[in-house]
Amino acid sequence: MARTACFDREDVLQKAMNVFWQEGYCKCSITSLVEATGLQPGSIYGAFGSKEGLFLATLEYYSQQSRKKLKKSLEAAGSALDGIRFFFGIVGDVLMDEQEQRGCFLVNTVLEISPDNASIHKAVKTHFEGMESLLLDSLDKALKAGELASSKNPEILARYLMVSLWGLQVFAKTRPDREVIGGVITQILTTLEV
Amino acid sequence: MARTACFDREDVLQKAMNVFWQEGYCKCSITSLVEATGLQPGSIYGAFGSKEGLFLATLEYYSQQSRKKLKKSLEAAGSALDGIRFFFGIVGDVLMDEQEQRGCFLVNTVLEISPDNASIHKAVKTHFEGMESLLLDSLDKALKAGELASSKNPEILARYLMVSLWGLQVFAKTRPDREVIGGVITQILTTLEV
DNA sequence: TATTTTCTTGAACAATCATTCAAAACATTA
DNA sequence: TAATGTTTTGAATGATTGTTCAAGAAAATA
Repeated sequence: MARTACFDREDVLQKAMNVFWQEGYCKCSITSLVEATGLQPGSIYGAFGSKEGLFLATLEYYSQQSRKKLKKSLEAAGSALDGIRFFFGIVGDVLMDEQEQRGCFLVNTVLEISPDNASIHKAVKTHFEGMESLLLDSLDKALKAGELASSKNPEILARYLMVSLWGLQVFAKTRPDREVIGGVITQILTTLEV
Repeated sequence: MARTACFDREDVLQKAMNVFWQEGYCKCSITSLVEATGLQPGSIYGAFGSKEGLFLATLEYYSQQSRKKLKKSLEAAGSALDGIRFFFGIVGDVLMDEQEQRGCFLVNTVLEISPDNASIHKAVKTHFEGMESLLLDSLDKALKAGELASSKNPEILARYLMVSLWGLQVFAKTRPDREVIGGVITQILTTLEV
């Protein structure tokens, strides 16, 4: 019937995401996206509608990957609380090992883009809520298992962990030091203990 | 001898800062800076050299104001620890009351601008270190006064508070809820208690 | 008041921006 | 193979970008 698209959508999203992540949304030009993805402007606009459309698609792509990793970490350990500890350990490793300090794509985005941009703002908000929800599940389990003191409030702790997570992303931007970051993470996690 | 400049530097910095803060560095055009400050392009370039030069000047201006506020808060209360509690209370109020969720100008900046931009990155780093240093002073005092348990490590706690502070800025962007933010702050501050 | 020197003005600059579109290419169906 | 209809191409678009600069305005000195 007709010609079919000849690019791999996931591959394009991955490459576009890297450029957006590295340069930020505003500074990232269509030209650099053309170079990175190998697609011509027309193809990009045909497939994603606009620069913002492509950006939203990469946000969604990142969000899914990111949530999958969190879920995997939380389930990897022997207990619910150990899952959270394991996840923060990985976050610390990423923050320190990464060559370029790019931080979290969605955190970068929410601070760059004005809340007036409803679609982008909502995409980030939804992602944050999803992550918080996963952490809350683990904390609820820990509470029921007696791993977490019954005096603790899982909802507040989940938000607290989110705040700590985002704070680490910012902090590491100017202080990517293994010992420093490790010490802070340990301090954060003591809040979970009785 | 010659004509003197006829604008108030501090007034211009304040107005320019508001635009940069609101829109972000990249999205903020010279045109909008001209509108906001009342200065013509030539005057801006004569006084600040470039868009980046003006931006750096506003960062410095914000940094000084911000540090002054922190210092004042820390000294306002009866004890060192109460000073820290008082400061976080104010931060919470600002995060929740502010009409537009603009967060912290320097946090926004460090996440928008690539670390490759040495002068901007350094300006932010220096500011962060200055704030951490003020918090450390208070924690040291609290330790000596017996207000803080002798088992606590002031340096780690200072970094922990910084992480919490930046994390709150990010968190509030998608969750500017009084009760939620208040609960998290209370949770953060319990770490200071014995 | 005349001179000097700097500041202000605002139009003009080349560069770059996101986006469009008509023509060419091509995979699919008939 | 021929017809169909979508994708790809890449030059062109008009708008906007940061920056410059020559001319006019004005403050300070002599």
